[in-house]
Amino acid sequence: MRSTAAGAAHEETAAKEKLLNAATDLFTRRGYSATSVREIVAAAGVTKPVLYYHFGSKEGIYRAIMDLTQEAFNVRLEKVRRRGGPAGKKLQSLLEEVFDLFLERLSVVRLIFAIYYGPHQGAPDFDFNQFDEAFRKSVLEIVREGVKSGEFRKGRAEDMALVVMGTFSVATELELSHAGRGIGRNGLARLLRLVLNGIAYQGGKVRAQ
Amino acid sequence: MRSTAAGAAHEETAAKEKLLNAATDLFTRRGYSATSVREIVAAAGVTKPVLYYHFGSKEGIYRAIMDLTQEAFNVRLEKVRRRGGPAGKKLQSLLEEVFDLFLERLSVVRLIFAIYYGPHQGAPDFDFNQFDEAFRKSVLEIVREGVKSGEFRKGRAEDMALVVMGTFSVATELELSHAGRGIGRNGLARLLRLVLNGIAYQGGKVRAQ
DNA sequence: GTCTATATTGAGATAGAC
DNA sequence: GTCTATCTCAATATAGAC
Repeated sequence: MRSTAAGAAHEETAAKEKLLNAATDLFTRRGYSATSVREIVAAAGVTKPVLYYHFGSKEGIYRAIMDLTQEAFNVRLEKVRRRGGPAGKKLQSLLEEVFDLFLERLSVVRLIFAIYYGPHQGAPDFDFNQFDEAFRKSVLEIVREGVKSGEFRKGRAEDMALVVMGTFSVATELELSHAGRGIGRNGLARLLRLVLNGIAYQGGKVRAQ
Repeated sequence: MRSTAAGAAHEETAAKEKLLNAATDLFTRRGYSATSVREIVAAAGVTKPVLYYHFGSKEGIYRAIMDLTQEAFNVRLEKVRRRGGPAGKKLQSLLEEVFDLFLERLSVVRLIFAIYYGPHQGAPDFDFNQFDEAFRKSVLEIVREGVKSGEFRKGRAEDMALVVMGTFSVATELELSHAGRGIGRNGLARLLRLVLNGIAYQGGKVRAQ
């Protein structure tokens, strides 16, 4: 399964992919500055010029990792935006799309976290908040639709969006730290339903959904 | 300038604290292994033997940072556990207690995240999952009380606990990345209420809380 | 040119005076 | 409790033999 962007499934792509994977892994495990171009090409099983041909520099491959991920991320968000249906379902689709991407690119996510939270290590600047902002915006948009249509309660849509994001956050965190032993797609869907319906006893019936 | 003898207890504490703060800051910004004892003592305005007197080693001061934080964390959890009242209120207290601690020790939290998500950098082993586990356990305990008493819906208490933790997570994340421009204690309380009552329109009145 | 022996440096850690 | 001065040790850098 050739998942990563770049399209064509040629040999050229194979080297590119191997380089991207090797670099992602090494940057994460040893840090950006501590990783040498030599190590990357060795791990990828290619020679230095191959890296420089495709990415121009160490910084170039780093940017490629981030740009490709961001692009894939935006594609998923856009995909859901075009979808119709009730807001609850759209939220579920959104979370699932992003969650799937998250799982597909767990190693990149680790790298992002390492750079974002870790010491700066001379890594090129990259605005990681874009991910969060784009996600937030998408969630908020759907929440607003839901409020407007009466599907959701009246209230601060911003707060609702945050709660949904928190739900996503806890599901991803479990995957990150307990590697594969998280609650998965289905667990995430369950949590979302819980958030929509509320934890507290509402006095009457428990909504089916 | 150097007041010898009559070493008042407050002087002692001052040096210790300054060392802890300096080390926390440097470990976070530059990484554990990249930070030298020299830098720490210089930043704290003391000399090397002071560090070795209080903490025994570089690893010692690192452990002290973590141990003190963990202890403070457990104290807060215990404090809430002894409290009575409805589960919803207890959850709120719990989140607020932990959130306050989080804000008080933002710099330590940054360090924990940096070590947890970043490259290992030779930092001493420390089981950061203890924080999460203890927190999870406390939340779960309260959720179970709530379900038992009929205050909360019947259902997977584990899921409910996760949703509550996600709510906490998103509030803290905002403080971490937008430094001081987060939603604060009150925002967190709002989010919790939302989670308890649900986002979706329930058919009847909106619960007052 | 390469190899081995010897500085040099900078790290964590300590001794003993005050 | 804190200081000055010093130690041990490893990684690196360099010199000079071969």
